[in-house]
Amino acid sequence: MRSLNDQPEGLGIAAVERDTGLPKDTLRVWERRYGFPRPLRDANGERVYPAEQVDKLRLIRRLLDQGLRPSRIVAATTEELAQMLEAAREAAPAAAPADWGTLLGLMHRQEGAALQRALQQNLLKNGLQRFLTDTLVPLTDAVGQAWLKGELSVAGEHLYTEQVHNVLRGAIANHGAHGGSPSILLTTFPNELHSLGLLMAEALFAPEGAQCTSLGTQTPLADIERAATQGGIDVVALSFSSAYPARQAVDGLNTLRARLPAHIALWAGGHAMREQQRKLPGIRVIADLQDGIAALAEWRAGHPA
Amino acid sequence: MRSLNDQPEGLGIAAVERDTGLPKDTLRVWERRYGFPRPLRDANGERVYPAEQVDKLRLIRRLLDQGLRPSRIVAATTEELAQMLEAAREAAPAAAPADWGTLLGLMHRQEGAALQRALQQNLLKNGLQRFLTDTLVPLTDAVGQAWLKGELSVAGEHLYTEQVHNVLRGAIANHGAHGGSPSILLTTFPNELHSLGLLMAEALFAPEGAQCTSLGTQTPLADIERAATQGGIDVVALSFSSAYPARQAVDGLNTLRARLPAHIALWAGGHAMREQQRKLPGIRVIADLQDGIAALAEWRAGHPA
DNA sequence: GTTTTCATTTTGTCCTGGACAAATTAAGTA
DNA sequence: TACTTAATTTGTCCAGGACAAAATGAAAAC
Repeated sequence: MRSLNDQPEGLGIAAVERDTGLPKDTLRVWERRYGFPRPLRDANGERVYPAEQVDKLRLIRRLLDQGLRPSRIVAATTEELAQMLEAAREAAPAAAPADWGTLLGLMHRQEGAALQRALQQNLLKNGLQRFLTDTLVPLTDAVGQAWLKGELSVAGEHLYTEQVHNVLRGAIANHGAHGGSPSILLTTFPNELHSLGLLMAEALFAPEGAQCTSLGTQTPLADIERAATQGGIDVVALSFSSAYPARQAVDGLNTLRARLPAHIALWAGGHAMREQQRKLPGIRVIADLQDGIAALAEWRAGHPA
Repeated sequence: MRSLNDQPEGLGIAAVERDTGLPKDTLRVWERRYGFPRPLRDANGERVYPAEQVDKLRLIRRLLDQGLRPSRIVAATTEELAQMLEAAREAAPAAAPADWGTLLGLMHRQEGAALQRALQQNLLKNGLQRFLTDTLVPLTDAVGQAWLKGELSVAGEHLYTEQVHNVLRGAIANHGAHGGSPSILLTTFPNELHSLGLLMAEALFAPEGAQCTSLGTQTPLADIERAATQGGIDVVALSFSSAYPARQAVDGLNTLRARLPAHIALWAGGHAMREQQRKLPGIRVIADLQDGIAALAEWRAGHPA
């Protein structure tokens, strides 16, 4: 077992998993295959990772999330990794909103309350719909890019997510209308941790008069099915972040489609769904927020009150 | 790799780890030593845990948390386990709120809006502090119990969590005061998915005049450290659900304590922390919400403005 | 009688090295 | 160009052994 006082030497494998998000098995198999990381060993033969190797692992993880492959980058030097990050920066220029610099500063200095006020002002000025499409979508994208480039810490990104949550939940609570039609059940599959997309969908549908019921993230398939059939639900809407494996999403959606009664519609939104429509018969793929409005209109056209 | 279509057959070992909080290695070694769980095997020889075994593992997990030892309970039948739980429950009776039956009905029928209204009314009637201690804590406990006993579906539990989120975030946003002291950074370690405890802590501290900055769940240790030292933070407060492995929590906390400057206090709250104080020198373990208030008072006594 | 010390289980985590299927890329074919 | 097929990459799982931290119980000292 790991020593409590592992500070001077380095971190145990469990601590590195906690720090980097890379599973223990993956860390061991990389060591075997690529020769990195190459941890020291303590008296008991257990792995001890020096801080610099953990830093490099964190860098690698960023590039992995970007779509690069381990064999290309695990063996690379730290300088080469930095170069790759630079290349990624030029390849995907983020269309940041006008006051991006100010907002980034707030995130960096952990000024959550001020950040929330800024978002709230923008919401009041533009209305919920335009706040979503014109501010939140590009802003979230820019935050992701900034994190990728190392310009924004994980803490800054978390702070941003948290404040967007606050603003959106407040807006949804205030929209007033209840009990409309259709009745939409919102959730995500297991292993999908990102709740922002879900919340944006709710913020999109609720003011349009739909009755939204959100179950949050990570509802097992069987429970989605049970909840939909028991609750008089018209539409089941699922959200997928770009990190979600497309294969799992397609597989799960088709299974769910087969198990749900035909009169319940199934919608799938998020980056991971962009080009999957033809693999998803009987399922409405929602490309972006505008398309969500369109899907709602379609449903209503097919179901006159 | 795990297929998403594992609902009818059972769950893979990774899914069971996520569901029960029992690490993969522990599941395997129990099977070797005690003969339980005894999962089926798929075509590839990989473990497939039937739902009933997972249910039993959850029961066992609860009893473990109460101090019983694996060798005594892993071999027991489900009935015996239920009996032990019943005995434990009588020893520590959870006082379910008066309108428990009504609320359970709302959860069961997926009536989110009505559930939220009921919670909101209770909040207005009792004030935030008493709403937390007298309603939310026993209610959340009762929800957990009902889920364990199979009286409440996963969807029902998710719905409850979602509505509590809405109510608490609203309450925190409305409390008014800003910029007080101390400045508290709230978050959880990676692998900790439960955000309710975190929100409750924020709802507890914010109205007392503390300046709360929440990063949501799952912040890597290194980023907690960076955020705390950069943001003029006085106190770092971490929340642990009962499902979080105590070992990981203790280890991570001690590591963090060693890395943080001495003038920043470190608080740890949640069920997982109940009896860990002596393993956590220099860290303030917060036993319950009242104790949180006490910790705040202590800090202020030691740091006169 | 209470606390302290020491030996004995119990228990969780880590180890090695092998295996395999899902995901990805490359090559071949219509 | 679009589709199928083969090769490679990659993450997760497996078995069974090992060992230290924690818990328990027994003995000794206060």
